[in-house]
Amino acid sequence: MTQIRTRLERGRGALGPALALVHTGRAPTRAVLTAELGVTRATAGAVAAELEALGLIRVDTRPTVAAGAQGRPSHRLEVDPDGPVVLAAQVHSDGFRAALVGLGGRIVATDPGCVIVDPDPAQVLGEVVETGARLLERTGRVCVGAGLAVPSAVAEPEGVALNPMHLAWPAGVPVRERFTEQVRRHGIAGPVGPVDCWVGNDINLAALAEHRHGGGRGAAHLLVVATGHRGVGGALVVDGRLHTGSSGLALEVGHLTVNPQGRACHCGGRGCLDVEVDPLAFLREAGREPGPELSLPAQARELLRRKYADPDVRRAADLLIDRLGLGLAGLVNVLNPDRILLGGLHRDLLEADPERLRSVVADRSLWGRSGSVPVLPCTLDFNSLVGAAELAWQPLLDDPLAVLAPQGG
Amino acid sequence: MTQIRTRLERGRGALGPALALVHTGRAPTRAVLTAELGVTRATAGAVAAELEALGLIRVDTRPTVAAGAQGRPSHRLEVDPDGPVVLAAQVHSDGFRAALVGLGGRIVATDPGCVIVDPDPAQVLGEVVETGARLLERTGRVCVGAGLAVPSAVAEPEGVALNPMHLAWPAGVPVRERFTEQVRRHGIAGPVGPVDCWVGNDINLAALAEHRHGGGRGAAHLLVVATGHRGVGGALVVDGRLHTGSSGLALEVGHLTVNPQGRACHCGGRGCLDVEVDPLAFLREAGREPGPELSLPAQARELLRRKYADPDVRRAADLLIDRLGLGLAGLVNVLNPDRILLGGLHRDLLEADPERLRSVVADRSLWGRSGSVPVLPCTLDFNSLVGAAELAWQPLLDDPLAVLAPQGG
DNA sequence: TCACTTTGTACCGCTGTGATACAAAACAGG
DNA sequence: CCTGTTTTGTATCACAGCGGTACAAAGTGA
Repeated sequence: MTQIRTRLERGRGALGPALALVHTGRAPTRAVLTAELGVTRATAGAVAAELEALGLIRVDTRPTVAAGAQGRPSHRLEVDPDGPVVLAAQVHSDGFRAALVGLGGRIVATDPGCVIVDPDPAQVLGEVVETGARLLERTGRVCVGAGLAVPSAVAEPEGVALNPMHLAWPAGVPVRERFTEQVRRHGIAGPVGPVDCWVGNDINLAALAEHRHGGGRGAAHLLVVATGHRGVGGALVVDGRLHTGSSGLALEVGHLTVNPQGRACHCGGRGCLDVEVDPLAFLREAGREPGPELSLPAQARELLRRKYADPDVRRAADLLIDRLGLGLAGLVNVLNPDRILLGGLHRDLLEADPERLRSVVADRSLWGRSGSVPVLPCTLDFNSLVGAAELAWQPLLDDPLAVLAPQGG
Repeated sequence: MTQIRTRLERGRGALGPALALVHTGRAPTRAVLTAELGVTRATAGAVAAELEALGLIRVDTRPTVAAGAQGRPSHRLEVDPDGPVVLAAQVHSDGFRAALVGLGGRIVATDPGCVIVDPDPAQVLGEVVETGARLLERTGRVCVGAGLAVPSAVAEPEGVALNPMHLAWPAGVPVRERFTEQVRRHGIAGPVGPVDCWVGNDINLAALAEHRHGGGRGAAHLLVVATGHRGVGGALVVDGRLHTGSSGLALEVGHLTVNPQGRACHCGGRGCLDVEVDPLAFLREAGREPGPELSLPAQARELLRRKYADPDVRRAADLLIDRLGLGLAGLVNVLNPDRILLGGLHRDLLEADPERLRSVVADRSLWGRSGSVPVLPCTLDFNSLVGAAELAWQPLLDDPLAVLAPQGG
């Protein structure tokens, strides 16, 4: 029963954390990896060798170009560009986008899909997965997971979409189940069998992506607030993990009161963030009629960027900034994040007048003076897509061997 | 260099988790411990033996009184009643209470202190710690830590009280530092030197205590909301850990808007939870003048319990319940807890009309229909005190050997 | 060229845990 | 009362993973 040992005998337990560090760019060298893992150089070296043997990372042994530091130069650790990928996709009211995403959040191949409004999720997801399958075929890459971002609250752990109204889907659709069916049907499989399929809310996933690869890097408590096409969503990443609440429904921030004299909201309240700080509200406050030529977010962005000198537009922007600031301050008091990222129209509002928004947040949050929270724009393109990929990567980041070689040899 | 091994050679890594399970009553027997830890019986047995050798738990080998189950009966695991204690204390505007608390959250000895209003924290904490020192002397117990609950937001990790106005302390007092000074001065030390001292917000600590030993047991996302003497506080326990935000300032829930036409609040808003659902607001709405004979919370409780038949009192209670429900619903939408516990006046309001409060929360939270959140009263006496003890226990629960025998032999 | 600094690797040994086999303590049924 | 069954507790072995140490490698600076 003596077992031939082809792998290194060391550094298996730290494999996942090490891969996560390289994946998020926090371990550029083995020396840094050693420090971050809190292990000895011997262990870190073995871990890196094992990850290289698994085809996940590369060790670039060429001397670095004179870093100026003393001592023996480190070899560079980097994600293997020819390593495995995951299938990631995002669906929204204007269509979908499918992509293959590599470690490090790099989009390897992508294809947008056309507008689809079909109340049958299986139909829509069939097209999405077919597009992904074509990308896999074209590139010949190994796929180890699949992730999907949807514009709806998603109940955990079943993966049920609770309010996918922007997709014209019925409430309560078991999206994860449907997605898995389509992935199976198209024969997408990994090195050791069928791949796991995951579904998440698009803003949650955008937050996850920003935390790992974008403007949220290093934040211990990252709050992300963004508008989609209609309404407002939020997400919180705590210590690197999405805070989705006990059943995936946390951070439904759209019904914070930000304007007591405001419009009635379908939730039964009045002046909710959802109806007071979204693209439609902006157009309305600026005295513009929404036109049919562009999507609402695009119209709002155009107006904000090109007509900011117009007093009506400026006044509407100020109004929305004040309301947004009030909502953010309420969230700061409850969640105490150390960074806030804004997306969609909220990002545009921030960039229109950063100081106004920051001062409102500081004034209305209780501890504004004792170290105000940085409010910054999102930085990643397709962050929901990259976040969907992160969901799919998670099993690999938790235990690479379980995904790539479950039998242990 | 062969080392004489006095301790068992197995089960040291799982020592902390095992102790935490016995401490919180989740491991009544070794068989359950085995399952909870996810280890083999051999390991669990070794861990239990080691904890017994350390004087932390006891294994009661007497046969249990016919549990009715098949198979060999389990030995009972229980906290050692003669084990170490921690010094726990709570200060509030009417005085303080010091106690020795054993594992399992059992109060071994306690002494209330008289009313103190002194703007010098060192003076107050001196009395508190002196009371604790007397308890230690009287009982002769071994002390392994000290914890303090204060009615103020506490900035982490420094342990600075940001708004201890109910104690008439200046904002920004380094309470943890002062507390540590007094503990050192009174010569309180553990088996391996000076003990660590910890400070936390009283409602946060109440939540921690309820989660481990009270009505919050088993909740994955526990939200606690309570009134103290004035104002409203909240706390969240996620996966057994306090969610204090990035700097200890999370869950400042007192400034959620619950009554747009309400009173102005010092925060700049209007109709905040803080001024709309506290004891003073209740007396006011019921048309009563606060008297000097009792504390405000006591007056409110008396009124609610004895005069609930009075239409004015009933109307005031309904009004406050509706406002509280609105605030809770907002928190449910942001945090998605799986249980809510109420303390202080909020608990009394809940008990006055549970159905009214629960239906308001369900109606105004977005996912009320898809499984409404249970809203329950706090169950522990002195829960802030027990929570302060939990702070002090934490190092032991994380790594018993580091606290009791740091040199390893 | 010779220190000096930092990084990478080979080797030894130990710790904590799983696996396994067996003993112990109850019940069920004859 | 004896025997088989079920569950719990214990002894023993083997080994994976990691720390510690020593040493080699690759640069900088005088």
